[in-house]
Amino acid sequence: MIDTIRQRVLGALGEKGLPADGVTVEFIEGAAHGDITTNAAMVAAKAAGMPPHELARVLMSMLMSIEGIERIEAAGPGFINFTLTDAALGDAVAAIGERYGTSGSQAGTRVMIEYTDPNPFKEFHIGHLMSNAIGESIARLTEAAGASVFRANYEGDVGPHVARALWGKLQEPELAWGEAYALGAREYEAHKEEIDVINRKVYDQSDPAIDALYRQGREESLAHFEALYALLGTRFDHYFFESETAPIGVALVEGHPEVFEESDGATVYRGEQDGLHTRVFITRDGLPTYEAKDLGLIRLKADTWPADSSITVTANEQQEYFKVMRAAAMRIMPELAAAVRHITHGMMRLSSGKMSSRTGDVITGESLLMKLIEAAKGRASESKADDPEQLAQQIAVAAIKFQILRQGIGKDIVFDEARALSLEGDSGPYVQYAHARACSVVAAAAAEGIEPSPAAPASDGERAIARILMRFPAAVLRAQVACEPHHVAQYANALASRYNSWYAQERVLGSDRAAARAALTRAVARTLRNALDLLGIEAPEKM
RNA sequence: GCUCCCGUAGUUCAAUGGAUAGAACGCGGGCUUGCGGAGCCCGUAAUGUAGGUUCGAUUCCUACCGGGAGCACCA
Repeated sequence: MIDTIRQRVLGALGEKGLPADGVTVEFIEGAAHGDITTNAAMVAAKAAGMPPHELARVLMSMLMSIEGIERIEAAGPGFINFTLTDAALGDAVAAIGERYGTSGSQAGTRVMIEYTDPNPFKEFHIGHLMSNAIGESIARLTEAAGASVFRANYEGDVGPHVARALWGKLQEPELAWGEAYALGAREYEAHKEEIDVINRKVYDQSDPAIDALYRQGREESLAHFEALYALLGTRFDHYFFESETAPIGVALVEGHPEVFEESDGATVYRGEQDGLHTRVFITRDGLPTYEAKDLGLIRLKADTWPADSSITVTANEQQEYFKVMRAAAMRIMPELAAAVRHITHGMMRLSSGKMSSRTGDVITGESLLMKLIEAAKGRASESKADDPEQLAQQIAVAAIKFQILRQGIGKDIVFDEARALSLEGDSGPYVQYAHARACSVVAAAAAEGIEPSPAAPASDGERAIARILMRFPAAVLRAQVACEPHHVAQYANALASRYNSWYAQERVLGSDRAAARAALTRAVARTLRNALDLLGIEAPEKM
């Protein structure tokens, strides 16, 4: 349909000898200006030497009637608008199947996505929650485009934080590892020497007791994270550890003296040659920094699962750092480094009170999640769900993920706890509710023996639903190319809102259009479910 | 000081260079026992300042004002 229009429009321009640069043909929102619009007349007006609205009329007269188009008109500063026939709208809805929203736009490509990246022995904090929500959604969007995706998680299992956690655990064995770390971090200044001794022992493996505690802590931390991943709906294909990337990184740095240079005893990369700044890759003590380890990671990833594109999701405080690391990588392994892409997200701030790790009064990602689950239990217990406990988890995860994914990923997020808990408008639970309601209507129709049967819309309410349903693939595509899940979140919210509005306006059951409206409702349910799935959010059928 | 990101209703966010800047929360007013009221309807209110490019600027460019992040052995 839209392709036919595009061809006709470009054809008309060609006939007139006009350039087609910048011409768009696209679906538009709302019925006020039709369903599809083109800016062809405005873009080509200058070359044609006539006012845009006049050229619009000329072009319009050249377009013959098109199957499925009811009306073509020129409007505003020179848009040419096309309005679909009800039959065409009905056909579009009838074509909505279980996999609506998937495509093959990235078929055949291999994409590795690294996200979440918590450190064993430490807390799972809010930044990890953000990285996880964003990374998981990008992974799902990429899969929906037909690419094969490899989910990677990179964790710091060595370094100064380990000694702090081990020391804390030795003081108070009953503490969880994250708490033990917090204790060790707080007390570091006061017990610097003891903790540094532990650090050396971890490093040279000279103390069997410390070694055993280290292995236990690493294992328990990872198992604990695994439980959180299950709750969040994430599963990783592979875990990379700093203990593996460090030696590879050191070898890469030492193997390329032409790229790095000595400075004050450390090995650095002069980023100034790339318009950046100098960074240390190996300290004067001979230990690799994060920079060197990340070089090793690039190589290790490629050896583990060769990819066409390798994405890393982190907080944007690492943006400048990453550029320098990547610039150095470009000189060592240009083909691999060129495929590396860094996606950064903002920080989360809580509207009430600030987070301070110094005072020990930290709200971790985990505690926030647990708090939300607790809060959701009240409503869930009054719900129609078969498993209220599970529903409370689904709602809590939806609330926090939607809050993260509803806005552009680059900006800081102000997380308003009270608002997320209210579970009202413009939220994950709001969309879930609309979906559950739609499922309920379809089920009620089935119980009355009504078989959903797609048909051309016959009211403004039905047309509005059909029109917004049609826009889903475009919203998904936009999210995919920009790696911006919020386009899907915004769409899901708009669809839920439009559906709720229609629901309040027209009845499905008991109307003479029950079969058609049941089909429309089923299409809404499928689309909402698929949209939520792309966001990594569960779509319960009852709540 | 240098580099990067960001300034949109009271608040939190949208708006591939397009048409009347769109939602949510808040506030005010409504929703006849009716498929699920976590809902619906009506009202309220915004592009930091000054220039520039363009047929058209919230969007691109410049300056200023305001906020955030980063800038050598931490991750």
